[in-house]
Amino acid sequence: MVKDDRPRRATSADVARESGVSRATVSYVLNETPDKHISQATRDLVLHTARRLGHVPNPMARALKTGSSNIVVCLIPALTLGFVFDHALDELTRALADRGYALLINRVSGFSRTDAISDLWGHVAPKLVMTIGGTLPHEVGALTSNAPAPVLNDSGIVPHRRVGRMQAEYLISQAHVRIGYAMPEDPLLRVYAEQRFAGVADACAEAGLEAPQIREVDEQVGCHGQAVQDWIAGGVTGVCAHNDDVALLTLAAMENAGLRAPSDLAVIGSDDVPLAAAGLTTVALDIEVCAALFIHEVLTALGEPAMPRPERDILRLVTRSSA
Amino acid sequence: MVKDDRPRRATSADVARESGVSRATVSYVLNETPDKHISQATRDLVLHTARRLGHVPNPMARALKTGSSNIVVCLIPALTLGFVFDHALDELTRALADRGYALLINRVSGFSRTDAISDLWGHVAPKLVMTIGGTLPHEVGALTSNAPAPVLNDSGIVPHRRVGRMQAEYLISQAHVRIGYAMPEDPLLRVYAEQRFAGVADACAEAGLEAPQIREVDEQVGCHGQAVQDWIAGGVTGVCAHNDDVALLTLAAMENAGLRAPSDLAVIGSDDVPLAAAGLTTVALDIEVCAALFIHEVLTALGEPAMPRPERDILRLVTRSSA
DNA sequence: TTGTACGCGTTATCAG
DNA sequence: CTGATAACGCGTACAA
Repeated sequence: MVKDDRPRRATSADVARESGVSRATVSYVLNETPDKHISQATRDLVLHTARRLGHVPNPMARALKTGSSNIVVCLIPALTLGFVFDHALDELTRALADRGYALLINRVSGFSRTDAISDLWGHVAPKLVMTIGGTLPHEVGALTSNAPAPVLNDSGIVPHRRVGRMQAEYLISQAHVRIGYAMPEDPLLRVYAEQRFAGVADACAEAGLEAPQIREVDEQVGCHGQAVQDWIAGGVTGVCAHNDDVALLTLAAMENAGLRAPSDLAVIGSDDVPLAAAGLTTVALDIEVCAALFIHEVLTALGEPAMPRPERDILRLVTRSSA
Repeated sequence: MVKDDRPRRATSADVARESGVSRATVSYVLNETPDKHISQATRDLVLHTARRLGHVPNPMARALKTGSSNIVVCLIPALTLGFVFDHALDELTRALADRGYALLINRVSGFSRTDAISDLWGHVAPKLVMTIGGTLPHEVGALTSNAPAPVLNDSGIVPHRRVGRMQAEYLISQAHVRIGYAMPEDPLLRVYAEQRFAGVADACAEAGLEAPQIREVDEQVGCHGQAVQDWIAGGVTGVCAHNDDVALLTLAAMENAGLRAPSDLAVIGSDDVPLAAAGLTTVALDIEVCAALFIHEVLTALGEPAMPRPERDILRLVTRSSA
């Protein structure tokens, strides 16, 4: 059990009493309220006692009065996002903290009690709700539909369709004419995956090629081995993988089967995760640009001044040995 | 700017007025307060109006009165934790949600304004603070030292020292007598890495072998290539990698150099990430057990009844082709 | 600068 | 047994 022996937090009333001023004065000093002229003497006094008492304004009281907290809640799907989004979240955390906000992340997984789904808003009243990860399981839908704050979606930050297009266009430029697509079976990945696949299909269609051959894969090497067999049997010579993780598993399966990339089968991934440096051709996602775009979106939604959107392209083709 | 057009949330006073009862009655009904006997008729009436109005009790008002919210804040370091912890966080989120709590995650990264470090407690007043990831950057220290709630550390959940021991013991059982250690240079990984290394050193010492040869590695294949050269030059035949990601990079570097595992150099990782299935011998971390342990710790700290700790060992050796 | 009402749910005290 | 009244928690902001 939580035995909370910690001393009661000092309230603004404590600071007021110790300073011999009114609570209002304390509030004005601590908030640097404009149009309220407090003498430098009392200001210093209040500041000093506040620090001495370790006063931290009670967030609930403040939020209760204000109507909403300075909290931004980010809803993310229950999967490993990978380092691109992780980095973006880190940068966003910092950017928000510097402006007096706090970023709190909630991994929305399936709940046992269905009525617990939207209980989150019974615990926290954020100023802004954002979603990341592109997935919309029904829980996220339930959560956003009755959120006590505006909701910001991450759609549009990463141009998934263009990712797929770039993958396919590169393979096509390398004279591949039958393209395969490694589609993750995880439903949480589907929103992104289908956009990326659409881009691949676009490029194939424009080049006059037949539609890409989709194979669903999980996280087992065996499954990828089967997919590889299917592709080769189908005359496929180049495969676009939904992301680098998938691509690396495909390459591993090929290695197990004694096949070599790109001669037996070319593989191109997406994201440029660290392990991709081992030789995976991929469409790199610029983590700095990605983070900057997120920050721009969120700050704008909050009405905070934001840096202009970065001009550098978020996508970049990185050719290595696998394709 | 956030233009918040959404209608004001219905308050308990609204429900009371619409139902023709007092606010107290509404509170009693909604909270099923013991020792308060409300007639079934008014109970139904209140419940119905509350649902009709979509009333969700204001979390701040409740928390203000109660003294603390039903929020658990988890502090994690600003790095990609990987799927083991991600899974644990997902299970924990669900377990807490089922019991009326909310798990909110804060990625504590470096802040520009140093005084923003502990501002988190100016935004949210959790009932419990927990840390995951084993890292103690100074920000986490600052955050936990003045947290407005008890702090629970994850130390002890994963027996890192035993991880290292198991790695080394396996290599030793395979007749390796000179052991190398691939240590990540990322300072955020250090807390874990040094415990794991200590386990490796333990095993070497007990077997009468010389101390393991440490090489620091980053996320570049080139760096790993250099480390591999060093190890081989130093007579090392088996390497313990801090985790699977490091191990896979080492293997990739070996492949680039035309070396083969385990004949030229045996490599053993830890965690058993999905990609490890491609052929990496590793000390698998049981994600179910890991999650269960976390849940047990947190629920116990909250004074909630918890399932007994799982008996299955959290670690398991998985031998594949790399060692 | 100060007094004080307010935001909203909780709970001790009281009345029917 | 049912339900109402009112004070409380704590910071904010308007009137004085």
